[in-house]
Parts: sequence; structure tokens; C-alpha cells
Amino acid sequence: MDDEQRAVTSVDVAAESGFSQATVARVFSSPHLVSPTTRATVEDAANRLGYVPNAIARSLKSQRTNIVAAVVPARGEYWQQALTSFSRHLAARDLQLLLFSFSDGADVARVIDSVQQYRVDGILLASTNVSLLHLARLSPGATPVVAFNHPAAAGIVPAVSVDNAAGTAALAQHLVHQGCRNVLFVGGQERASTDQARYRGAAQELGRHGAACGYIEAGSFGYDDGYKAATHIAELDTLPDAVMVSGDELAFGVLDGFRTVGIDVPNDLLLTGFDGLPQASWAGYDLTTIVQSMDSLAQQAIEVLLQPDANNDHPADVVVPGTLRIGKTTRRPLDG
Amino acid sequence: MDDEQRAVTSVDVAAESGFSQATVARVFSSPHLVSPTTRATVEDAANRLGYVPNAIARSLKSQRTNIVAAVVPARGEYWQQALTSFSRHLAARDLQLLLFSFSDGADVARVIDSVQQYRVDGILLASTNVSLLHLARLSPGATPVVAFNHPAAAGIVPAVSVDNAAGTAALAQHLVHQGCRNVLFVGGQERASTDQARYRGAAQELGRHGAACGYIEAGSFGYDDGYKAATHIAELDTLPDAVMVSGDELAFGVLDGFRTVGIDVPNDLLLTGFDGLPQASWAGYDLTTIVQSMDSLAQQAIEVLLQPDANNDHPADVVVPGTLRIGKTTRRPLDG
DNA sequence: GACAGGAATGATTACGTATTCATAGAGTGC
DNA sequence: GCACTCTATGAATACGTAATCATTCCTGTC
Repeated sequence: MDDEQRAVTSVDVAAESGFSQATVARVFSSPHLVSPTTRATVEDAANRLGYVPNAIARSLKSQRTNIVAAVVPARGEYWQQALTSFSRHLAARDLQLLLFSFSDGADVARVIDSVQQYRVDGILLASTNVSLLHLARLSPGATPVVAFNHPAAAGIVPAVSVDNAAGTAALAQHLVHQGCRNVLFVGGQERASTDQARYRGAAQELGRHGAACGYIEAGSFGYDDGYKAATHIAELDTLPDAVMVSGDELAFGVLDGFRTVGIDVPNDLLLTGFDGLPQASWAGYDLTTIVQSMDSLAQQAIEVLLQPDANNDHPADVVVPGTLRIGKTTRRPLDG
Repeated sequence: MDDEQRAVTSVDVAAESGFSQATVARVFSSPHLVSPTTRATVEDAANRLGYVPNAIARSLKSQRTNIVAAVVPARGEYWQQALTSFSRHLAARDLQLLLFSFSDGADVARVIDSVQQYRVDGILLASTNVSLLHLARLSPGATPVVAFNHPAAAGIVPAVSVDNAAGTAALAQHLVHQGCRNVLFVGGQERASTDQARYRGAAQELGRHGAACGYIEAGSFGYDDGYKAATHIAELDTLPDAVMVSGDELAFGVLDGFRTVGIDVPNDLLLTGFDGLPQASWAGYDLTTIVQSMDSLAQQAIEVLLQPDANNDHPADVVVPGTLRIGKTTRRPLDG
């Protein structure tokens, strides 16, 4: 009743079971070193007392926390998907996930300082906006880092990304096959390295076929900015054949914007996205896009993170291909 | 170059600065106890060596980790919103967020054991599916817990939820004003306590006005199951006046399902959701729903969590009201 | 039967910090 | 000039575990 339930330690279990603290510790960390009967006795005592090993003390002693930090932007469907995937794959390896989500304006340096304090086993740095300067701050530390979908970081730290350029190139080729000659690319933020790679991939492929590719910047990768961008596009003197949008969420906004102002997709123009969010296959959108296998990306990222990278002077740079998903936003109902 | 960058400790800083380890520790944990000149000297040495305090050791000594665990379902827009909000509010209090996301089939008991090991300062238990049995497992421990949006947990552990019943009651009243007499409620999972509370609120209010309220279960709160549910509803002999859906994401599926089979919302029937996800105000949906102030909920949850609750025998039970958002899914363009 | 070798366990220590206790000055008031 | 308070610092210890080293005991072999 009035038990103040003082924290139960391995010493308490030792006293209760009649064995030493060392043996109790072994029962929980390397059971094969202890005889079956002893193990049973100790486990019994532990259950009776409600003992749970203290991971903090374990971490201090073993110099491994079994925690991986994920530094992720606070907003955006894409990052939430990524986070879920990280979490699942880390759990499969008995690792915990310490979350550091930061808003656009937040002080990344402060976040990184915070991360360092916890002596995590690795850092998944998932943001296109972390400057290379901040990355450099991390490199001297012994904590392994993987830049997730931050192509510009490749060469400085190990990086895992989807093949952005190849993805938009595939989309561009698809559009060319549909007869598009005048394409407009809607970027999220010009300074984001993914944005740059995606535009480059599109522009090069379109150029190879003699098609034009303009660029406008929406301001963010969010729905609202896509919606606004659609309004601007509608006011252009001549509509493009097709609009390629740098991210799916942004594309949903563009699509809804077009619908509101009476531009019909795909009859008036074609529309593509990028990312392959679950919503892209919702009946309301059915968007042509590049589907990133988030599971594959997350798994690779964690693998690279935990590998004691053999060649330090040449950090790993994994590029995972995406797959083209063709939805009704590029499927002309009646085509010449 | 070849620095093996051995972990720098407060002892190293002590040696470098000429002061004792105790003084170094004080500089970082209670600076007011140390003279300004000493502090400067120590901070200088620390910077030179690249010292970062070890939070693990600090936690072991101080018995506070400054970490809060969030146990959250892996899937669902709503939970991702909640997670983001938790993260932001915890960061504002210099707390870290240890994430435990679990799939539907996962072993909750195992997750909870994991949580216990890390001696977190508190647990945000955000799932309608955690059984009361599991909650009981937690109570003897000294770790404070808050059940987030799990009404059934109220009374056993402190709970913070949106006012589910009042929310659906408000929606029901709105529907009655629109002339609805025959309403169908689409639940996610019957066993979820939020689902029950929401249905109850709707049925009672509709009953008060002599209107009927049927119930069907979609199977989950996800888009796909909503889509399927719409198909089933379309096959009914007589369509209801209105469909109340237990969650927004589910409602998006229902709405898209209706559109696919040619049922027009709001002309053929009215539709409401619950949660107030960002997508609910996207132009493509513009859903009538109850908007939960996630920020307010998260903040309250954290407050309750960290308060050394005065009266232990009567755990806190905070209920936050939602606000009605009227979208075009209940706005008849031309009404008799 | 003696001895090697292995298995099981206990005693001890280290991980890096925060805090208590003790101590040395530095002011302060009479 | 002395007792006294107060501040700044150092020495020592504790947090809870895992790993090393030492010890005991048991088994098998020639």
C-alpha cells in the first residue's frame, strides 16, 4: 500500500535471490554464462521484486546506448513517413529512436548539441536544409552519421537518397511520350539539394528531346504553397503542356488549386509529383509520381549508419532508384 | 588527422583548465556556484577539447533522464500529427522524446518493457488500443503516465482527451438542423474507446431529436477501409441522410469512395469526420469535422505528466473541447 | 588417484557525472 | 584583532551496471 516503491536494482535482486550482483547482471546480459537453475532462481527473485534492468547504467558501462537519433523536420507528410519507417526498422534491431524534430526557423546547431549529449549510437540526419557547415560540426565526433535524402552531403558524410535526377528524368520521358513540349517545374525550395537534383534531372531529359522546362519556386513543400502556385500558373499567358511538381504534398496543392480555378487535369495539362506518398494513390488524387521505397531507404540508411565504414576517406553514398507510378493525372482519357 | 578522438570527459577538462572535476561539473550544471573568471577559464578549456557533457552519466547520477517516451501507433495521420506536437512541446521544455511506435499486431507488453528500461521521466501513452491490463502493469512503477486520447483509461491513470461525445453531439446537432433524420455512423474499430465515445455522443444527440443512428465498423481508421465502407453503404437499400465518420482519414476514404460510385456529397447525403486533420481543410475535401487543438492537447498532456499529481487516488482527467468546422460536405448548395 | 581443464560464481572495479562534506580565504562588524 | 558569515573550490562518494580477474568445484583422463 504505502510502499514508496524505491527503485529496484540488481543488488536488491542479488540479496533476494542469494546470489551476487555479478550473477544477477549476467542473467540479464549474458544468460549463457549462468547455470539454468541459478538463472531460474534469479529470474524468480527479479519477478517477485519487479526488477527491470536500468538501461542508463548499462549504457554508461558499455558505452553503447542502443539509441539512434533521428533529426527530422517537424512538418511534411514525407518526413512523417520516413520517421515511421525508421522507427520500425530500428525496433527490429532492438534500437530505440530518439526524436529531434525541428521547425524551419529552429536553431539546428542547438539541436545538434543536444544530440551529442546523449551519446547516441548513430544519427539519422533527415533534412534537405541542414547546411554543410552543420554537417562539418558533426564529423570530428565519433558518432556515425547518415544524411538521409540530402544529396549535397554526399562526400562529406555517408548519404542515402533516392535517385532524384533519374526519377524526374523518367517522369520527363513519360511526359515526352505523351507529347509534351513545354513543361513547367514547380520546386519547393530552390536551396534544397533534392529540389536542385530533381529539376536537373527533368531539365536534362526534356532538353534531350528538345522540350522546354521552366522553373518556379513555391516556397515550401507544403500543400498551401502548392495551391498558391497553381493560382499563379493559371494567370500565365499560355499554360504549359505539363507541370512537374517537386514533391507529392506540394502536388496535391497544385492539383486542388487547378481544380478550383477550373483547369482540368489531365485534359488541360498533365501533372506529376515525386515521393509516392500513400495519398498519391488515393482515389481523389491518383497522381503520377515516383514512388520511393521508404522501407528500403530506411533500411539502407540504418545499415550504412551501423557499419563501421571501412574506408573513412570515401564515405558511402547509396542511391536507391524510385519506381514510376502512372496515375490518371497524366492519362489522357481520349488521346490523338 | 589520426586523432582517435577518445571521448573527452570532465576530468580531461579539469586537467586542461587546472581546476578540479567538481568545478568543471559545476560550470555545466550549476554555473552560479562558480566564479566568473573560473567559469571562463573552464569553458575555454572545454571548447579547446571539444567537451560535451555526457547526458547518460548525468542521468545516472541525477536520477532524471530528461527524456519522455511516446508510445504511438505506427500508422495514421492523426498520430503523426500528435507526435509532431509532442515533440515541439517537449523541446520547449528541454525534454527529449524517445519514440516507441508499434504496429497493430505488435506486442505491446514488449514495448512497455522496453520503455521501462530507459527510466524515462514520463510516458505519453497514445493509443486507443492499449488494453487496461497493460496500463495496470505500468501503475506500480514510479514512472508517471498519461493516457492520450484513451478515454477508457480515465480513472486508472491520468488521461487527456478531446471531448469525443460532445464533439459528435455537436456534429449531430448540426446535421439535425440540416434536416437529417436517418444517420449512419461509420466507426473505425468498435473496441477503441474513442470510437465508442464518439458513437455514443452522436446517437444520444440524434435520439434526443428523434433521429435514427445506425452503426457499421470499417475495420480500421485508415483511408482504404473508409473507401471500402463507402462501397458497402452504396449497396444499401436506402441511403441514409448523412454519414458520420469516426475519423477524418477514414472519412476521406468514404468521401472518395462515394465519388467513385457516383454518390454526390453533399447533394445525395451529408458527411462529417472527426479530428480536424490539416487535409480536412484542403480544397479537395473541405470536410465538416471536429477540430482538435493538437497543440493544446499535447501541452496539457505534458503538463499533467510532469506534475507530481497531488491526489494519487484520483488521477487527473482532462477533457479538451473540440471546435466545429463546417465544410462543404454538409453545406447543401441549394436547400429546400 | 592426481592433475588438467572447464564451468559457475563472487569480489572488485570502472563508466562520467552531480552532490555532499570539508576547507581555505575574503570580507564584515564590533 | 577576532569571531563569524559567505563564497569558491577540492576531495570523496554514489548512481547501477558489465566486465575482468580470481576462486571454487566438478569432470574426465591417463
